[in-house]
Amino acid sequence: MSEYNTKPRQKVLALVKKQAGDFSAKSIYEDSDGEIGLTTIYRCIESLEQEGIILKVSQENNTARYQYVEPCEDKDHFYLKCEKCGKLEHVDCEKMHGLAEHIAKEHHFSLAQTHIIINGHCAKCAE
Amino acid sequence: MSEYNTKPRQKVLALVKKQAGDFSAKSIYEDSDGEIGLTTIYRCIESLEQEGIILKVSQENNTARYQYVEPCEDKDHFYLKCEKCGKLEHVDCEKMHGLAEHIAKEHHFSLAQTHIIINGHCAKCAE
DNA sequence: CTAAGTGCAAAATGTTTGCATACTT
DNA sequence: AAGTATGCAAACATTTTGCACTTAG
Repeated sequence: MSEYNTKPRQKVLALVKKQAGDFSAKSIYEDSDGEIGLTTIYRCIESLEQEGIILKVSQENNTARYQYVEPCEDKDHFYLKCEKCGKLEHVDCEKMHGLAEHIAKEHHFSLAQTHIIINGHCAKCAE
Repeated sequence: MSEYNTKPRQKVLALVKKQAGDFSAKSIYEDSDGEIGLTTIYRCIESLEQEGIILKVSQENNTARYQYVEPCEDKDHFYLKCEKCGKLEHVDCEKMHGLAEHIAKEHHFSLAQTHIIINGHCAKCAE
Protein backbone atom coordinates (compact mmCIF):
# COMPACT_ATOMS: atom_id res chain seq x y z
CA MET A 1 0.00 0.00 0.00
CA SER A 2 2.83 2.30 0.75
CA GLU A 3 6.08 2.30 2.72
CA TYR A 4 4.78 1.24 6.08
CA ASN A 5 2.14 -1.29 6.75
CA THR A 6 0.14 0.22 9.56
CA LYS A 7 -3.04 -0.85 11.27
CA PRO A 8 -5.17 1.97 9.80
CA ARG A 9 -4.02 1.07 6.31
CA GLN A 10 -4.73 -2.58 6.80
CA LYS A 11 -8.17 -1.74 8.07
CA VAL A 12 -8.94 0.61 5.21
CA LEU A 13 -7.93 -2.02 2.69
CA ALA A 14 -10.03 -4.62 4.45
CA LEU A 15 -13.06 -2.34 4.51
CA VAL A 16 -12.56 -1.42 0.90
CA LYS A 17 -12.52 -5.06 -0.12
CA LYS A 18 -15.63 -5.73 1.89
CA GLN A 19 -17.75 -3.09 0.14
CA ALA A 20 -20.60 -4.46 -1.91
CA GLY A 21 -20.47 -1.83 -4.63
CA ASP A 22 -18.79 1.50 -4.77
CA PHE A 23 -17.90 3.66 -1.83
CA SER A 24 -16.74 7.09 -0.79
CA ALA A 25 -14.18 8.24 1.74
CA LYS A 26 -17.00 9.06 4.10
CA SER A 27 -18.70 5.71 3.79
CA ILE A 28 -15.47 3.96 4.68
CA TYR A 29 -15.09 6.35 7.56
CA GLU A 30 -18.53 5.46 8.86
CA ASP A 31 -17.84 1.78 8.36
CA SER A 32 -14.72 2.11 10.45
CA ASP A 33 -16.73 3.29 13.46
CA GLY A 34 -14.48 6.24 13.97
CA GLU A 35 -11.43 4.09 14.45
CA ILE A 36 -9.63 5.78 11.60
CA GLY A 37 -9.45 9.49 10.91
CA LEU A 38 -11.08 10.82 7.80
CA THR A 39 -7.82 12.37 6.72
CA THR A 40 -6.08 9.05 6.89
CA ILE A 41 -8.81 7.44 4.86
CA TYR A 42 -8.41 10.06 2.17
CA ARG A 43 -4.69 9.39 2.11
CA CYS A 44 -5.11 5.64 2.00
CA ILE A 45 -7.61 5.89 -0.80
CA GLU A 46 -5.14 7.98 -2.73
CA SER A 47 -2.46 5.34 -2.30
CA LEU A 48 -4.79 2.54 -3.24
CA GLU A 49 -5.87 4.36 -6.35
CA GLN A 50 -2.29 4.97 -7.43
CA GLU A 51 -1.56 1.31 -7.00
CA GLY A 52 -4.53 0.39 -9.14
CA ILE A 53 -6.23 -1.49 -6.34
CA ILE A 54 -9.26 0.72 -6.44
CA LEU A 55 -10.75 2.73 -9.25
CA LYS A 56 -12.48 6.07 -9.16
CA VAL A 57 -15.75 5.28 -10.83
CA SER A 58 -17.72 8.46 -10.47
CA GLN A 59 -18.39 11.66 -8.70
CA GLU A 60 -21.92 11.86 -7.36
CA ASN A 61 -22.88 15.01 -5.47
CA ASN A 62 -19.34 16.27 -5.47
CA THR A 63 -18.24 13.11 -3.81
CA ALA A 64 -15.65 10.85 -5.34
CA ARG A 65 -16.74 7.24 -5.44
CA TYR A 66 -14.38 4.33 -5.77
CA GLN A 67 -14.58 0.65 -6.27
CA TYR A 68 -12.28 -2.21 -5.44
CA VAL A 69 -10.99 -3.98 -8.51
CA GLU A 70 -10.24 -7.65 -8.43
CA PRO A 71 -6.62 -8.21 -9.38
CA CYS A 72 -6.47 -9.38 -12.97
CA GLU A 73 -3.59 -9.89 -15.32
CA ASP A 74 -5.46 -8.93 -18.48
CA LYS A 75 -4.34 -5.71 -20.00
CA ASP A 76 -7.79 -4.64 -21.10
CA HIS A 77 -10.24 -3.55 -18.49
CA PHE A 78 -13.72 -2.88 -19.68
CA TYR A 79 -16.49 -2.11 -17.30
CA LEU A 80 -20.17 -1.49 -17.55
CA LYS A 81 -21.09 1.03 -14.93
CA CYS A 82 -24.60 1.45 -13.63
CA GLU A 83 -25.28 5.16 -13.39
CA LYS A 84 -27.87 4.61 -10.73
CA CYS A 85 -26.40 2.23 -8.16
CA GLY A 86 -22.80 2.65 -9.19
CA LYS A 87 -22.31 -1.05 -9.74
CA LEU A 88 -19.28 -1.80 -11.84
CA GLU A 89 -19.28 -4.96 -13.91
CA HIS A 90 -16.17 -6.26 -15.54
CA VAL A 91 -16.49 -7.17 -19.18
CA ASP A 92 -14.22 -9.68 -20.76
CA CYS A 93 -14.39 -9.15 -24.47
CA GLU A 94 -11.63 -9.47 -26.99
CA LYS A 95 -13.70 -7.90 -29.73
CA MET A 96 -14.39 -4.85 -27.66
CA HIS A 97 -10.76 -4.32 -27.00
CA GLY A 98 -9.87 -4.69 -30.65
CA LEU A 99 -12.54 -2.27 -31.66
CA ALA A 100 -11.60 0.31 -29.09
CA GLU A 101 -8.01 0.17 -30.26
CA HIS A 102 -9.07 0.46 -33.85
CA ILE A 103 -11.19 3.50 -33.16
CA ALA A 104 -8.52 5.05 -31.01
CA LYS A 105 -5.96 4.63 -33.76
CA GLU A 106 -8.33 6.16 -36.28
CA HIS A 107 -8.59 9.23 -34.10
CA HIS A 108 -4.93 9.32 -33.17
CA PHE A 109 -5.80 8.51 -29.61
CA SER A 110 -3.80 6.21 -27.46
CA LEU A 111 -5.89 4.25 -25.03
CA ALA A 112 -4.79 4.72 -21.50
CA GLN A 113 -3.70 1.53 -19.88
CA THR A 114 -6.34 2.52 -17.45
CA HIS A 115 -9.90 1.43 -17.60
CA ILE A 116 -12.67 1.93 -20.05
CA ILE A 117 -16.05 2.48 -18.56
CA ILE A 118 -19.33 2.46 -20.39
CA ASN A 119 -22.35 3.86 -18.66
CA GLY A 120 -25.80 2.36 -18.53
CA HIS A 121 -28.28 0.89 -16.12
CA CYS A 122 -28.03 -2.54 -14.58
CA ALA A 123 -30.94 -4.97 -14.65
CA LYS A 124 -32.15 -3.98 -11.20
CA CYS A 125 -32.03 -0.24 -11.69
CA ALA A 126 -33.60 -0.39 -15.14
CA GLU A 127 -36.79 -1.59 -13.34
CA MET B 1 -32.83 26.58 -22.42
CA SER B 2 -35.63 26.93 -19.97
CA GLU B 3 -38.88 28.81 -19.69
CA TYR B 4 -37.59 32.30 -20.12
CA ASN B 5 -34.97 33.44 -22.51
CA THR B 6 -32.99 35.97 -20.55
CA LYS B 7 -29.83 37.88 -21.33
CA PRO B 8 -27.68 36.00 -18.81
CA ARG B 9 -28.80 32.68 -20.25
CA GLN B 10 -28.12 33.77 -23.78
CA LYS B 11 -24.68 34.91 -22.75
CA VAL B 12 -23.88 31.69 -20.91
CA LEU B 13 -24.90 29.62 -23.91
CA ALA B 14 -22.83 31.82 -26.19
CA LEU B 15 -19.78 31.52 -23.94
CA VAL B 16 -20.26 27.79 -23.63
CA LYS B 17 -20.33 27.39 -27.40
CA LYS B 18 -17.24 29.51 -27.74
CA GLN B 19 -15.08 27.36 -25.45
CA ALA B 20 -12.26 25.56 -27.19
CA GLY B 21 -12.33 22.47 -25.03
CA ASP B 22 -13.98 21.76 -21.75
CA PHE B 23 -14.86 24.32 -19.13
CA SER B 24 -16.00 24.76 -15.56
CA ALA B 25 -18.56 27.03 -13.98
CA LYS B 26 -15.76 29.24 -12.78
CA SER B 27 -14.08 29.51 -16.16
CA ILE B 28 -17.33 30.66 -17.71
CA TYR B 29 -17.72 33.10 -14.87
CA GLU B 30 -14.31 34.54 -15.54
CA ASP B 31 -15.00 34.68 -19.25
CA SER B 32 -18.14 36.65 -18.59
CA ASP B 33 -16.17 39.47 -16.95
CA GLY B 34 -18.40 39.44 -13.91
CA GLU B 35 -21.47 40.25 -15.95
CA ILE B 36 -23.24 37.13 -14.74
CA GLY B 37 -23.40 35.85 -11.21
CA LEU B 38 -21.71 32.57 -10.43
CA THR B 39 -24.95 31.22 -9.05
CA THR B 40 -26.72 31.92 -12.28
CA ILE B 41 -24.00 30.21 -14.22
CA TYR B 42 -24.35 27.13 -12.08
CA ARG B 43 -28.07 27.14 -12.74
CA CYS B 44 -27.68 27.67 -16.45
CA ILE B 45 -25.15 24.88 -16.67
CA GLU B 46 -27.59 22.61 -14.92
CA SER B 47 -30.28 23.45 -17.44
CA LEU B 48 -27.97 22.99 -20.36
CA GLU B 49 -26.87 19.64 -19.08
CA GLN B 50 -30.43 18.45 -18.64
CA GLU B 51 -31.19 19.48 -22.16
CA GLY B 52 -28.21 17.54 -23.45
CA ILE B 53 -26.57 20.63 -24.87
CA ILE B 54 -23.52 20.21 -22.72
CA LEU B 55 -22.00 17.10 -21.21
CA LYS B 56 -20.23 16.66 -17.92
CA VAL B 57 -16.97 15.14 -19.03
CA SER B 58 -14.93 14.98 -15.87
CA GLN B 59 -14.21 16.20 -12.42
CA GLU B 60 -10.68 17.53 -12.07
CA ASN B 61 -9.64 18.86 -8.68
CA ASN B 62 -13.15 18.60 -7.35
CA THR B 63 -14.36 20.77 -10.14
CA ALA B 64 -16.97 19.64 -12.60
CA ARG B 65 -15.95 20.15 -16.19
CA TYR B 66 -18.35 20.31 -19.09
CA GLN B 67 -18.20 20.40 -22.80
CA TYR B 68 -20.52 21.68 -25.48
CA VAL B 69 -21.86 18.96 -27.72
CA GLU B 70 -22.65 19.65 -31.33
CA PRO B 71 -26.30 18.85 -31.96
CA CYS B 72 -26.57 15.52 -33.73
CA GLU B 73 -29.56 13.36 -34.51
CA ASP B 74 -27.80 10.04 -34.08
CA LYS B 75 -28.92 8.11 -31.08
CA ASP B 76 -25.50 6.74 -30.30
CA HIS B 77 -22.94 9.07 -28.88
CA PHE B 78 -19.48 7.71 -28.51
CA TYR B 79 -16.65 9.88 -27.41
CA LEU B 80 -12.96 9.49 -26.92
CA LYS B 81 -11.94 11.63 -24.03
CA CYS B 82 -8.39 12.77 -23.48
CA GLU B 83 -7.62 12.38 -19.82
CA LYS B 84 -5.02 15.08 -19.99
CA CYS B 85 -6.47 18.02 -21.87
CA GLY B 86 -10.08 17.00 -21.52
CA LYS B 87 -10.68 17.09 -25.24
CA LEU B 88 -13.75 15.17 -26.27
CA GLU B 89 -13.87 13.68 -29.71
CA HIS B 90 -17.03 12.34 -31.21
CA VAL B 91 -16.81 8.89 -32.71
CA ASP B 92 -19.16 7.78 -35.40
CA CYS B 93 -19.08 4.04 -35.50
CA GLU B 94 -21.90 1.66 -36.18
CA LYS B 95 -19.88 -1.33 -35.14
CA MET B 96 -19.07 0.18 -31.79
CA HIS B 97 -22.67 0.82 -31.09
CA GLY B 98 -23.67 -2.71 -32.03
CA LEU B 99 -20.97 -4.17 -29.88
CA ALA B 100 -21.79 -2.06 -26.89
CA GLU B 101 -25.41 -3.09 -27.14
CA HIS B 102 -24.43 -6.72 -27.48
CA ILE B 103 -22.23 -6.60 -24.41
CA ALA B 104 -24.81 -4.68 -22.47
CA LYS B 105 -27.45 -7.25 -23.27
CA GLU B 106 -25.13 -10.06 -22.25
CA HIS B 107 -24.76 -8.41 -18.87
CA HIS B 108 -28.40 -7.43 -18.54
CA PHE B 109 -27.44 -3.82 -18.77
CA SER B 110 -29.41 -1.25 -20.65
CA LEU B 111 -27.29 1.42 -22.22
CA ALA B 112 -28.31 4.86 -21.14
CA GLN B 113 -29.42 6.99 -24.03
CA THR B 114 -26.72 9.20 -22.69
CA HIS B 115 -23.18 9.17 -23.81
CA ILE B 116 -20.46 6.58 -23.79
CA ILE B 117 -17.02 7.88 -23.07
CA ILE B 118 -13.79 6.01 -23.50
CA ASN B 119 -10.70 7.44 -21.89
CA GLY B 120 -7.30 7.77 -23.44
CA HIS B 121 -4.81 10.36 -24.56
CA CYS B 122 -5.10 12.45 -27.67
CA ALA B 123 -2.27 12.74 -30.16
CA LYS B 124 -0.95 15.97 -28.67
CA CYS B 125 -0.98 14.86 -25.06
CA ALA B 126 0.52 11.47 -25.81
CA GLU B 127 3.70 13.40 -26.77
C1' DC C 1 -49.62 41.00 -13.38
C1' DT C 2 -47.48 36.65 -12.46
C1' DA C 3 -44.36 33.29 -12.81
C1' DA C 4 -39.60 32.65 -13.47
C1' DG C 5 -34.82 34.20 -13.24
C1' DT C 6 -31.02 36.83 -10.93
C1' DG C 7 -27.32 37.52 -7.75
C1' DC C 8 -25.56 38.67 -3.36
C1' DA C 9 -24.32 36.87 1.06
C1' DA C 10 -24.23 33.02 3.83
C1' DA C 11 -24.33 28.09 4.48
C1' DA C 12 -23.11 23.49 3.34
C1' DT C 13 -20.04 19.95 1.87
C1' DG C 14 -16.06 17.44 0.36
C1' DT C 15 -11.20 17.57 0.41
C1' DT C 16 -6.58 19.23 1.74
C1' DT C 17 -3.00 21.14 4.78
C1' DG C 18 -0.28 22.25 9.12
C1' DC C 19 1.54 20.28 12.77
C1' DA C 20 2.41 17.79 17.02
C1' DT C 21 2.27 12.99 18.26
C1' DA C 22 2.69 8.00 17.55
C1' DC C 23 4.21 4.15 15.10
C1' DT C 24 7.35 0.97 11.83
C1' DT C 25 11.31 -0.65 10.56
C1' DA D 1 16.99 6.65 15.93
C1' DA D 2 14.97 8.23 11.49
C1' DG D 3 11.67 8.44 8.55
C1' DT D 4 6.86 7.74 7.82
C1' DA D 5 1.97 7.69 9.13
C1' DT D 6 -1.79 9.48 11.95
C1' DG D 7 -5.47 12.56 13.15
C1' DC D 8 -7.22 16.68 14.97
C1' DA D 9 -8.34 21.40 13.89
C1' DA D 10 -8.26 24.79 10.63
C1' DA D 11 -8.10 26.17 5.91
C1' DC D 12 -9.89 25.74 1.15
C1' DA D 13 -12.70 25.41 -2.83
C1' DT D 14 -16.71 24.37 -5.06
C1' DT D 15 -21.47 24.14 -5.06
C1' DT D 16 -26.05 25.11 -2.96
C1' DT D 17 -29.60 27.77 -0.53
C1' DG D 18 -32.32 31.85 1.30
C1' DC D 19 -34.20 35.82 -0.04
C1' DA D 20 -35.23 40.40 -1.83
C1' DC D 21 -35.26 42.26 -6.38
C1' DT D 22 -35.74 42.28 -11.41
C1' DT D 23 -37.39 40.73 -15.79
C1' DA D 24 -39.94 38.18 -19.54
C1' DG D 25 -44.16 36.85 -21.28
